[in-house]
Amino acid sequence: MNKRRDDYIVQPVMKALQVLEHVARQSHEVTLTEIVSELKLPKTTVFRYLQTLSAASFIHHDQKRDRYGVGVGFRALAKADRKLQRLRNLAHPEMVELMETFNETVNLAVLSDRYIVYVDMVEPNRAMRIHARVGDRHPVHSTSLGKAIVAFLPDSREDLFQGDWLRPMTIKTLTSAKAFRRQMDDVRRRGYAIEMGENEDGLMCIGVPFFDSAGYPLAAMSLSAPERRMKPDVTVHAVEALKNAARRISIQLGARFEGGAFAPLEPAHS
Amino acid sequence: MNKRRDDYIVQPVMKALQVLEHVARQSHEVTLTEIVSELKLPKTTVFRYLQTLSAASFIHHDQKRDRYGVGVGFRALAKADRKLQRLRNLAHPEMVELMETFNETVNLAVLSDRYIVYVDMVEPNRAMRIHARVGDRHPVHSTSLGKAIVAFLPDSREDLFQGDWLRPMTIKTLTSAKAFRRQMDDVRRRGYAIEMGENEDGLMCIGVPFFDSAGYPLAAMSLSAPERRMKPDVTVHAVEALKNAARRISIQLGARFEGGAFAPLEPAHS
DNA sequence: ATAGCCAGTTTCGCCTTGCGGAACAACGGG
DNA sequence: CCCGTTGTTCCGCAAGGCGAAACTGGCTAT
Repeated sequence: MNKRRDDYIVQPVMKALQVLEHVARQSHEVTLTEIVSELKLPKTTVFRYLQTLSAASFIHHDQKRDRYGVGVGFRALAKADRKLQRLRNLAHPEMVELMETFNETVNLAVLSDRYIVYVDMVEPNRAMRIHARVGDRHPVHSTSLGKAIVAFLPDSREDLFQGDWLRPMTIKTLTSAKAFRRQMDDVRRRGYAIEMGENEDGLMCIGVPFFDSAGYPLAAMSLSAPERRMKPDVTVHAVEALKNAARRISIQLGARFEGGAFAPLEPAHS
Repeated sequence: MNKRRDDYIVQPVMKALQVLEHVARQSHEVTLTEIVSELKLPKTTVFRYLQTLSAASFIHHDQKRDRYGVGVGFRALAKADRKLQRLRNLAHPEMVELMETFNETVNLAVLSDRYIVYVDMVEPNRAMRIHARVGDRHPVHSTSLGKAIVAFLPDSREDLFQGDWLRPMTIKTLTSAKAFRRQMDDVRRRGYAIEMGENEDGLMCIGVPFFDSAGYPLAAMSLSAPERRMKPDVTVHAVEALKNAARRISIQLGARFEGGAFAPLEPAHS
């Protein structure tokens, strides 16, 4: 089927990965010579790879005992990946159910560097064109997803909506820091965010955040639909359904809710 | 302190690790050009690294959408590492306590390729010399650690003690498959393994296994001491203490015990 | 339809730089 | 104290990694 895709394989990388794999597969920390005799690679070569892998902290070099084991860098990566995978796996079934209930698109997004980025998306079988793809970025201030997350961020992240970042996307986009801050208060009070044609004309979204065990808003989920389809009664239903789903997911992520609060811990604001 | 240790850094490896890290750090699958514009590396180069990382299945290449994400190989490694780390972390405090109670060496070992390998070790402040180090391998049939694990392995692993592997280590080492099998029955019945001078003259060990949630004997822990120090009453105490500690650890590893059984699930033997 | 654009793939020749044998140093055990 | 073993450094060769640029194929906009 494919030609020879190993034309593009870079040997040093491939061999270094073998070394990494071997080290991580052992149940104990290993010595240089152990690796060499196992992988049948020249000693000098393995030595260099180990130095490189150590420098990248994928591998830990125990100087005293001259043994190599899994490094903190590798573990950090693995942990970050696990966290996201878990989030996606927990959220997806709820997203499918919401999509089926309302027959509208449901999005999952996280905050990344002043933007929200779409991480998952479930779409109904309608002709209406999709407006975003997994991996796309949108501004924080013009999306319900962004608002839902930012509202529950600690105060230290206020930099996210300083004046010059409030770029107008449509005629309705909020561009004043004051108005935005007021909306944030609403979001915190009600537990969900609304956006109406502020990001794309004629499109409205309802967004709700998920919290981890530290009360941090890891991600948000939104239902987005053409404004004219979202009659007031549907909107009310959708808000409830989204909030309930988000609460279930948050609880599975380890968040604890006290009483009827929307956020598990008191968010760090006035 | 160190001279210039970056003399031995292999650029392709280092840069490929950057690519891997970047891909894994993103909350979504990324495209080639995204990586390129982020890492400021030539497109061709990144392309080659991605091919290589994919070939090693550290990265997954979604052919349809031309996007790259974390691969199954990486996740498998991470998982294996987590499992071991967890084992060590759970066992260590119990090992320290056992060591303090009996003032003897406590070992932790796993099965690896027909040998048991020491994964952790806690030693008392005595003059008596240590007889093993973390990373050392010993035969399965001459150690209490090996016996404790093998006894609870499914029948399919009987190959581990075929005749020619029963090498004598001391005059007391069991060398007949028949005698060994009988001991395995005893171990299963009593829930612990004993070894008296079969691996090293004058040294005795008591070994107990840990089980994971699937009822598989992940590892074993042993108390080892000079034979003459281990009077019968001390031995009885030690056996109880070891079995209790092992049960606590197994439960934390997800194993479920029914009634007073030594193994969480009925091991696959007659 | 068709042209233009953009992302991914392939080619190709230069010359960097990775390679590995071998010599060296540093332990550690007998 | 000496030998064997393991980790580190050196060095010259050429393998093969590199990246500019050309190419392809799919998508959009007109």
